[in-house]
Amino acid sequence: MPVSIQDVADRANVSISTVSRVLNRRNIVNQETRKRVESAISDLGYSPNVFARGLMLRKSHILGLVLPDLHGEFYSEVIRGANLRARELGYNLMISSIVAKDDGSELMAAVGDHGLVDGLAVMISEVNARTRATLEKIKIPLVVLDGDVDGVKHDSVVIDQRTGVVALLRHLIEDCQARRIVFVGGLETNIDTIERLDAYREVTADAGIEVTASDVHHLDYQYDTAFELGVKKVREWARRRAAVFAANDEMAAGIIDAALAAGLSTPDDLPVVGFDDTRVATMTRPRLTTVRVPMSSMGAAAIDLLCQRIENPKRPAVKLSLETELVVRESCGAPSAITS
Amino acid sequence: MPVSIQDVADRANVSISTVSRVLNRRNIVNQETRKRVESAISDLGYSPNVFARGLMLRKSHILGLVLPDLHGEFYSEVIRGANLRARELGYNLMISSIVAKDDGSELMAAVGDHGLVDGLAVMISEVNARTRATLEKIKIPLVVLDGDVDGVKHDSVVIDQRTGVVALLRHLIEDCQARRIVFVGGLETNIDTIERLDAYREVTADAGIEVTASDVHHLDYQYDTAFELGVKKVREWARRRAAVFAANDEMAAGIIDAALAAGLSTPDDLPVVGFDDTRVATMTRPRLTTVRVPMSSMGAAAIDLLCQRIENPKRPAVKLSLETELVVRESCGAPSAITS
DNA sequence: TTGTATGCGTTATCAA
DNA sequence: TTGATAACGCATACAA
Repeated sequence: MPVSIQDVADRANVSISTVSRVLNRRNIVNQETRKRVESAISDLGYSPNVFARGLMLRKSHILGLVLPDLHGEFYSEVIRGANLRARELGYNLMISSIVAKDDGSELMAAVGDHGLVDGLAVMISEVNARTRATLEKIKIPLVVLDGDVDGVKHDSVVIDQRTGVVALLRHLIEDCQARRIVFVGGLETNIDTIERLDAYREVTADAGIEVTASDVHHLDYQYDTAFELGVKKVREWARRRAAVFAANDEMAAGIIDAALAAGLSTPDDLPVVGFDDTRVATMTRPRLTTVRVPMSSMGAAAIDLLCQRIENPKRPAVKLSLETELVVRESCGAPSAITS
Repeated sequence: MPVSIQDVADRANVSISTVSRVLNRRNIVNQETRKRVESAISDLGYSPNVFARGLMLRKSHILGLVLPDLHGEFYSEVIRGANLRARELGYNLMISSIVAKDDGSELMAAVGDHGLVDGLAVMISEVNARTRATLEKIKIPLVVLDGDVDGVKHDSVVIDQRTGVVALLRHLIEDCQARRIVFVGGLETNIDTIERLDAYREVTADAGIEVTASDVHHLDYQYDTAFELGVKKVREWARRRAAVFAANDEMAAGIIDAALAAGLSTPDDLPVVGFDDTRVATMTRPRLTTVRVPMSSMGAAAIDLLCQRIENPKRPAVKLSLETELVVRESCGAPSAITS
C-alpha cells in the first residue's frame, strides 16, 4: 500500500539514488531523468517516509512545545504564534502540558528523548529544584519561555514585565493621582507574579506610596476568586482611595464587577488596571487599562530561537526580551494618550 | 552520543534480540538476564529510537489534531481535552491550524502523509467541495469533529446543538415569556451557525413566533462586532420586547454591554442568551444563560475514537453525539432551575 | 550523470 | 531461552 522510493525508481526506470537525488540535491541530475522521476513521483503520490528519513538524517522536523497548562487565552495565543511560525519554517509542532503534580520530567522525557523532537520549547511558571533538574537533562536544543533557569544553558524568551509594570503604575500615580495601590496577583510561587510584585514594590517605594501587608493579595489568576475578594474589599479600597493593580485582565475584570455589585463604579470610585491585554480587556465596562504582552510573539520567538540553534548549535545562548506596551483605556480614570 | 540497543546489548553481554525482548515481550526472557539488561538500560539511560521503531512497526504514536483556527477558548479547550486523553493513551499530539486561505489540504498532506501520524482528528467549520476532496484523500484513521462529511467514511464527533438550542429557546419562550427572538450568529457558511439557525427557525415556528429577515444577523462570533451591532439595534429590540439569542457567549456579552451603553438593562429591557458556556458566560453581569458545550470532551472523544480505530480498523464508522446542557443564569430573566 | 552497496536502530523470523 | 539475520525506507560514499 505505501509507495516507497523503490516504486518510484522502478516506474521511472532509474535507481533509488537518482530518485533520492531528485528529492534532495536536485542540481546534479539530468533534466530529462529528473522529469521522468518527478512525474513518477506525482503519479504515484509518493512522499518520503518520515521514519526512514529521520533514521538517516537524525532530524524529525518536529518541535515540542511544553506548557504549564492549557487553560486560558495566554497559552492558546502562545500556541497559535508558535504553530504559525513553525509551519513557516517547515516544522511540525507537538504540544503537551505539564499535568498537575507532574513536574514535567515524565513528559519531557517522553517528548524530548528518543530523538522524536528536534528541539523543545518549555514554558515554566514555577522554577524549583525539580524543574531545574529536569531541564538539565535535556540534551537537545532547548528554549525556556518566560523565565530562565540558572545553571542550565539554554536560550530563553522573556517578556519585559518590569518595564510594563513601571509604565502602568507610573501612569496610575502620575496621571491618575493614585495615592495607594492594591496588588492582586497569582500564587506567590508564580514567576510572573513574583516579577510583577517586585516591580510594584519598587515603583510604589519610589513614589513614596505606602504598601502594607494587606495591600498584597495572592489569588489564582481567575475571575471568580478576584470577584469574591473584591466583594469583601472594594468598599474599603474605595474608602482609602486606592487603585487596584491586578496581575492579569481576568482578575481585573472580577474586581470591576465586584465594585459594580457593591454600588461602586470604576474608575471613579475604584480605578482598576490589568495585565496582558487579552480579549477580556475590551470586554469589561469600562474597558481595561492594561499592559499588552506579546503572547503569540512569544511562541513565535521561541520557535525562531529553536530553529536558529538547530541550524547552529554552537551559537551562544541568547536571552530574548520582548517588549510590553502600556495600553490606556478607561478603567484607570485618566485621559488616554494611546487609545486602542 | 546517542546510545543504541547495541550498546545495551554489549553492556549486558547479550544480543540485541534479547534486549528487544526485554523491552517488548518481557515474559519470554530469563529472570537474571532480564535484570542484567534492565540495569544496563538504566545505566546507559537508553531509550529506543523512535524512527527505527516507527520504521519497523509503522506506528508513530503521534496523533494529529487539525483545527480551523487557534483563536478562542473553544479551540483551546478542545486541544486541552485532546491532549490529556492522548497522553493517557500513550500518544503524543501534534497540532496545526488551517491557515486562512488554505483549505487545509497542504497541511493535512504534510501531516497525514508520510506516515508521521497514526491518525488525524480534523475539525472543520465549513464543508465545501475542497474540504471534502481533501478528506477523501486521507487514508489513515480519521475522525471529523463538529460536522460530518457526506461521502467520506470516517468517525465523527458532533455536539447535539439542536437539543441545546431547543432547550434554550423553549426556556426563553415558556419561562421568560419571550414573544420575539433575535438571532445573532456567525458567518452563514459556518456549520455551527447553520445548525443553530435551523433549530432556531424550527422552535420559533413551532411557537408561532414570527421571524423576519431583520431578525437574523450574521456576524463573526466576536465581542466587538456584536457590540457594534447592539449599539445600533438594542433600542429597537427592546421596544419590540425581543430577546436576543447569540450563537456564542462572546457575542452575547457584546450585546449585553451594548444594551447597558444604551441605558438599557439585561434582562429587564433586553434578555440575552449565549451559547457554549465559556468562561465569558460568568464574566458578564448579569451572568449568561447559555448552553454548555462539552468542549474538552470533544477533544477527548476524538482521541478515543481515533485510538479505537487504530486498534480495530475494521470497526464500522461511528458518529458520536455529545450532549449539551441548558445553563440558566440571570441574563434571560427567569427563575433558574439549574444554578451554576 | 547514474548505479551499487552500506548503514541508520529497530523488530521479527528462524534456527540453535 | 537465546542469537544471528533479514527486513523497514532512505541517504550517501564510492564506483562506474
